[in-house]
Amino acid sequence: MSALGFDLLAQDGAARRGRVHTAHGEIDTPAFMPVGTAATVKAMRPESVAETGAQIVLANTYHLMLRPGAERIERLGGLHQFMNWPKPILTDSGGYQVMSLASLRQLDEQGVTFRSHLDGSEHRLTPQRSIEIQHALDADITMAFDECTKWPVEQEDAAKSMRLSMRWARQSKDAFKARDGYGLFGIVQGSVFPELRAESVAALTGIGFDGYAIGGLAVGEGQEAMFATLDITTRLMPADKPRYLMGVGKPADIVGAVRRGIDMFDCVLPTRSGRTAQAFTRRGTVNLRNARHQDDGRALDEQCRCPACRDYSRAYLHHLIRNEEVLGLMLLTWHNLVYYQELMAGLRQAIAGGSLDAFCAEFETVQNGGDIAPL
RNA sequence: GGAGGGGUGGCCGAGCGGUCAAUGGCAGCAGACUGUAAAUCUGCCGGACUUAGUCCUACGAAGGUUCAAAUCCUUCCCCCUCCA
Repeated sequence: MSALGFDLLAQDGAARRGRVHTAHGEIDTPAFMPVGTAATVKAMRPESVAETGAQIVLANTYHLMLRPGAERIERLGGLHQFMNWPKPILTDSGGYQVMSLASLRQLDEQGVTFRSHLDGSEHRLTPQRSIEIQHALDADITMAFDECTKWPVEQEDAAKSMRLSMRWARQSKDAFKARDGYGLFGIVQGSVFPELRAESVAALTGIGFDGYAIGGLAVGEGQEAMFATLDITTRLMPADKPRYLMGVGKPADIVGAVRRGIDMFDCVLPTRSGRTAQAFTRRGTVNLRNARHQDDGRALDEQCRCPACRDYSRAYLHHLIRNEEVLGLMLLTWHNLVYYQELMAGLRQAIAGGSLDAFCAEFETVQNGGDIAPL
């Protein structure tokens, strides 16, 4: 058996309907992976996360190595047992924190020295250590250690950053221990520069990975530039391996990326926005903090099957948010995750049925207010 | 009755001659959030005119001093503390 299985079940244009097989279960693609950085999808019990339809969650090397420590999690039976999530887990390598915590780290050829955002203590992350940690966590999908290139960036700097990530990708591969049902993904960098993306894809496929991620997008370049980059990048990527667009995105970003051949996504938006009063709905985003909801006895979305929509009114959700009640965070997070999972299910069905264009047309019409009564 | 302290924008609370339409915080009204340093952050928040800005009304009330007062003086009203 190969490290990580991937079946391509159907295609519609460039879009793909597939299935990833891991040691802890299957993932139907296109898939959205809720983000559980610190071994928890914030404000959600893992059982509830599974109920939303999620088949895999993401966790983070950097955060977990600081607290509680990767080896502690390993002693406690691994991340699946630790967080009570028996399904697949993908761990990010810490590469995003190389960018997001730029003020707290120093980068060199061998790796990155971080000052902990928790207590200021010094920590070292190298490709070897990142992979070692992800092994300890028992991640089904391990991500190569990279640098998420910042935006904006000059082409010369993007090239240097990408090539460093490619050298780290080689080292990540060397450090990775192949096991049945476990895989290692390489991460394409190169910002918005086509020749750099092409060079990066070539470098990674030369090394050989179980899947290929696209990193360094949705960092400020705008949707148009992101889509343009996807257009030229996905075309170069192996068809027989899953493709993962890291950190994306808004619903419209995901729909556009699926059309361009992306299979996997993760993003903090549904969970974070759930904690900052923003709900994603079929008709666009709704800010439940706004005063206009205070007398609204209707469901957030009458067609949604989530508890927030099924059992409560917009007025009540608004009240919870206004009062900073924990239940408000929980319900909106739950709703947003269900929305994202329903969106992915719709995309999978449309691709399988060859009706993706119609699905997307409908999506755009309704998202923009279209012909449906406004909220 | 005596002594002292205080009354500031929806609330709390700084300011104690000009740089004050008045620091902060809260509440309120919006916005942002994309491999989570995030239950976070940003903007607005006396009124009018479209913003910069200009004008008007404002720091218990009424007078006064001053080129200039939320800030100083006088009287009055109200609140609090202590002593009788």
